Amino acid sequence: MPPSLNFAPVKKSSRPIIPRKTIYRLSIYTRCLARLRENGIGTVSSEALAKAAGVKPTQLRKDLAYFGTFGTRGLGYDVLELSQKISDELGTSRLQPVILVGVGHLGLALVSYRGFEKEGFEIIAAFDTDPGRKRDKKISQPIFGIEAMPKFIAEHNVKMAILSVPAAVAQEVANKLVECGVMGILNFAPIVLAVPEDVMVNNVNLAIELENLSYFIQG
Amino acid sequence: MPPSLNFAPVKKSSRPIIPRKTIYRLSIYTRCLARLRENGIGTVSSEALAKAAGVKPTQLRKDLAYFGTFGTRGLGYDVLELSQKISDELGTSRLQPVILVGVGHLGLALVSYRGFEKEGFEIIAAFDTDPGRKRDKKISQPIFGIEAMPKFIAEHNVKMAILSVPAAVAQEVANKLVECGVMGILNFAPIVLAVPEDVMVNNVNLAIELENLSYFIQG
DNA sequence: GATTTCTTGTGAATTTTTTCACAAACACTT
DNA sequence: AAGTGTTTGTGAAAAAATTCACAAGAAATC
Repeated sequence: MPPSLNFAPVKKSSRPIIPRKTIYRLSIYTRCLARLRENGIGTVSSEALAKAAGVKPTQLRKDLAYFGTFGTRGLGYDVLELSQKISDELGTSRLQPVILVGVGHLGLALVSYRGFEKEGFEIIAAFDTDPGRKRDKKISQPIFGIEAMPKFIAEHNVKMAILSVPAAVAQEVANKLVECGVMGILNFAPIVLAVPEDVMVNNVNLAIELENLSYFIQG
Repeated sequence: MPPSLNFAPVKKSSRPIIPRKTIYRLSIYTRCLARLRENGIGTVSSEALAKAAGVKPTQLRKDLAYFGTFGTRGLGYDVLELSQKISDELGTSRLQPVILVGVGHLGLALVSYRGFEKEGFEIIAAFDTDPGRKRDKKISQPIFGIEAMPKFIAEHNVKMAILSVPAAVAQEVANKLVECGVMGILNFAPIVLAVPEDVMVNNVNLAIELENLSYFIQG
């Protein structure tokens, strides 16, 4: 995460096991490929794509080799085809419903963040202990009370949640999410969540990111 | 880093070279230690602290060994002393001024996010191409136009910036920041920034984090 | 104060990740 | 159709990160 802050073991029942770091990079590659496509570029070499993604060409090729061989020697990769193949592998072809729990400052911004839907995710609802609280922004999604979560999750087959509640209640809410069948949590609360090992947690800790920066910029 | 999305090489002129992942974990350890302190716990074993941080005890000990030996065999670590030593190493003892560029949905939330100051960072000002635009939230920091950046950065000795502008202009703004002497950028724009190698970029890409989750939760 | 118990610190082994190096495959040119 | 130039795919090597295993050191107990 960065090599970031994620420690959960990488597991995948079917299909070959692909390292987590590779999966991260595949996501980056798709975004670079999308930009190439927008610019009307039909073919790209591993060298050019790697440069755009900020990695070495060999690494790109190794990453792709985990799940297939898509290139043409002497020519490179077909931009459209490679995009498609990576999307298939990542499973981003289908749209994933996501809920958000904790509609405070950050949660509110995330709910109204337009960067998700373009990428195949949709925050279909938000939950908060105080759903009716006055908020300084109008959002299109409904805000429900926490008690409405189990029913909603079951009915909409929600598998992923964004957790933006205060640290003090994060574990408790995470437990509830897991109970309801949520399998993936994007956690913004600055604590390490304890979850069953088949549940995946990705942590985003902004303070740690800043701290990390500050360390490396002071000689 | 999510082990996340960071590829810049780890470099540090003075002091021993400590791997980036270790630095990330040191940040986690300090947060766990802070909680222990709040609970009045004076001593902790590597086993207990590692469990709280979600890592293996040996890893914790190896991480600490990079910059010293602080424990007492048979007893463990003094919570207060270890906190102090890690803070010293990370350089979080002193407060770092940070600016934010791009006061859109996300930027606005980040500016009003109270999670930073507690951790030693303060967003002292925000910049936007349209500083006067109507925003649905009042913030305590001033918002200036981009043209005011160079002078402000120089005057306040700003070394770090949070970049939350649209992808299309992110590179351009990053160039300007680098020109002004910013050495660390926390980048929320979903593109790979090209910067001189002595400038450090940490990427936070929420869509990729979600994508990553979704991959690992589908069998 | 001797003995037992606990826990750190660390060299060595292991595992994972990245990089190298080059043969194989294809495109392009003539 | 042969020859030249690219670029992929991959086994092997190197580097990095993690885990093991255990000696050394300190506390607690008797």
